[in-house]
Amino acid sequence: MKYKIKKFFIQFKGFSKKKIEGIDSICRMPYLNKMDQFASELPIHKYKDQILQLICENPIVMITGEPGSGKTTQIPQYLLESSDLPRILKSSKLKIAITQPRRVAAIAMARRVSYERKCGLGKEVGYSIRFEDCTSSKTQIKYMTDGVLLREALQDNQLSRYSVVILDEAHERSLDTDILLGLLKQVVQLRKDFRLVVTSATLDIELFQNYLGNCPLIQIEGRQYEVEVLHSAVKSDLRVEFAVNAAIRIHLHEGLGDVLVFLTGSEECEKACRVCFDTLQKLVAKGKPVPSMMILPLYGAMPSEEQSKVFKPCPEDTRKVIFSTNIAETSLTINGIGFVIDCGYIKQKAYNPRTGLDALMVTPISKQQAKQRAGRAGRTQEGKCFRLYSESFFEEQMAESAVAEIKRVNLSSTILTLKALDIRDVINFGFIEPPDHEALLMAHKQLFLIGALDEDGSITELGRSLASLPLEPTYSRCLIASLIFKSYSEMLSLVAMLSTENIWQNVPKMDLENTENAKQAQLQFIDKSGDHVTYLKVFDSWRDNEYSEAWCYENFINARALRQARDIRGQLKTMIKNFRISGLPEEKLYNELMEKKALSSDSSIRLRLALCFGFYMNAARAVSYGQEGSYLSVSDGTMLHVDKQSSISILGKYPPWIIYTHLSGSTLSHGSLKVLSKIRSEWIEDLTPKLSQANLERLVGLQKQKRPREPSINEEKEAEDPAIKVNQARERYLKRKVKNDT
DNA sequence: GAGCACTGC
Repeated sequence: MKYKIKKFFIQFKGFSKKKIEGIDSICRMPYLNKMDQFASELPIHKYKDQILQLICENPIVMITGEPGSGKTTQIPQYLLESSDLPRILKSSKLKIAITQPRRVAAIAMARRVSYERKCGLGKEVGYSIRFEDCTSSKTQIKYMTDGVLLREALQDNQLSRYSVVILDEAHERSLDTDILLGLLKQVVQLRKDFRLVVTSATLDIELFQNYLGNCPLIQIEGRQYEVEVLHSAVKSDLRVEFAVNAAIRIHLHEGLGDVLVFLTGSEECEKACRVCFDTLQKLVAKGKPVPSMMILPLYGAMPSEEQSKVFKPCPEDTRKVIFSTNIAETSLTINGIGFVIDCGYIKQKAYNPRTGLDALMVTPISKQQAKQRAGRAGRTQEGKCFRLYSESFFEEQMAESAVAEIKRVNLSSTILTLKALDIRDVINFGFIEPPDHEALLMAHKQLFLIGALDEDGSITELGRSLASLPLEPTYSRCLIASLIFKSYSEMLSLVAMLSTENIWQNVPKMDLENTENAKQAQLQFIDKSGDHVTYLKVFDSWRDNEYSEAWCYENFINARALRQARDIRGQLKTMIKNFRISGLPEEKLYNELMEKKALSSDSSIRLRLALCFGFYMNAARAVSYGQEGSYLSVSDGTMLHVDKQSSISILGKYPPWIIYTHLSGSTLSHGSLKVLSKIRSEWIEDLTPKLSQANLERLVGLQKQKRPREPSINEEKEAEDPAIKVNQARERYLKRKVKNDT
């Protein structure tokens, strides 16, 4: 089988510079190499003594600085060079951790600093990210993702191996940074030999400073060039067309610099590329002199090799125009951008705790994001930003900053982590911004249902095992059940596949030929029991084809997702070996089935049996009337529909009982089942009674408990800073509210 | 007839 590989960029061949008279609009801009800047020229340099003095004298220090200030690379080095700090922290050899929200940043920063200090990477300076630990016993400056530090805290909740932790990019408010903030604030109270440094962009200074007990603050100016911002309101449903027109206007009438256009999704980016090319061709047909243009889309679901094309230089008389999603907002930095076009919208996942449904919605960006996008034009020289919305839209419709992740996601995993850190009373954990109460309740309930928490909300032995695995707790639960049903090798592959991005290669819907080809390719793997065994077949086929990249292309499989699944599987495999938990409910079912000789050697059945122990709350029964593909949820009786892309839909045979691991939809009536499999009702009948047993108030500790409470490390005698007082007042109010509601 | 932003362990 051979399929056409899709083309990701369009080269528009126009007139060369010499032939166009009167147009001064070309194109490439030379850019400075920041690697060549001397450390002493960085804006942060003149603050060195002040920073060191404040860190010596204060347990918590906050430092703000715009990009280019040098805070991420220089502060750890200053600390290492200090003669006073080791004495104050009673450590002859300081160990410093610097957290980053992203893996690439952790690696890049470690590289840079090891280069500056002329030591090999992994020696004095190293990094640690998932699947890759580049440190040694000599390492004193360790760059790491915040998730890795949180995992380390599970082993040692006072992080006693570090003298200083620097939480970098705290303004991004990633879920893990938020949790670490709360945890490290407690560590500061317990360890006199510890220092916390929090760095952030200039926004939200007040929020952080209040939260951190009005700690001292140093503000460092950045190295950003001026960006002129222009507003022009357009209809938001025509943003692609207007964005393309703006890009072409820039191309014809503005000076040096590439163009970066922010749109909301991959479809929009692909469409914009085509419309842009067509429009340029029409201009040429009318006899207009149009210079050459390199047109590129950029979004996360693209193969990485294609993504990297945006960094490659193009010919001197050609202008690069990149149509991108918000991946270029923070994750990828492209040099040489002189112009930004910002549509003002973003696609965001919204989680509804009441329905448990996730949906992607196009919403206006925040003011902070709008500034971030504009700033992308001023990294190497002065730039311009064209906003496709009015100034009043910016002022009136846009929130100051984006809704923090902790307010948007399913919190099961977070709550389990906190419980495993021996924080009993998670409702009163000092969050910088508390999550919604309902989301907290639902997370507790889910953890109770899978046996991670007992009815009083205390973590169980099983819960500690689940927390130790780097997976969603429900997936961890399936993995443990698979040990009993003797299908753990298959389950390792399955949970790894379920933990990655979409395994099917994304094909733009206008590409009809390849859409059909992709469908045919998917058919080879489909299993009649549903999507889970189908996923397993994909993984096994890939393994049988020696993990070949070409095989992925030929079969329209997302190679990056499978590579990641293989890495995750490898990591889990080494962790699961020592798991021995007794007294689990699946033992009873296993023995019953064995007695009745009802458990075949068929791994498909053993796999789906184990799946039930993590997801029985997601079982659903076919409605006996009405259309095919409609199911009633066993937990709350909502109506759900099987998605057209799922294996069961493609085969067209709808079993009486199913279980799903992924559901989406914007409204309750549109709950759409994406990944589901056939089960038998006998498999879950002993489990479902638990659905009605959860007493939410007791679970979250709002009801008087029978046994005395163990003291937790986050209990403070008397709150001193206003942020905690406000939080405590809010929690007292919520407690009263819940009591009154019932 | 609607839908496939972005991270991370």
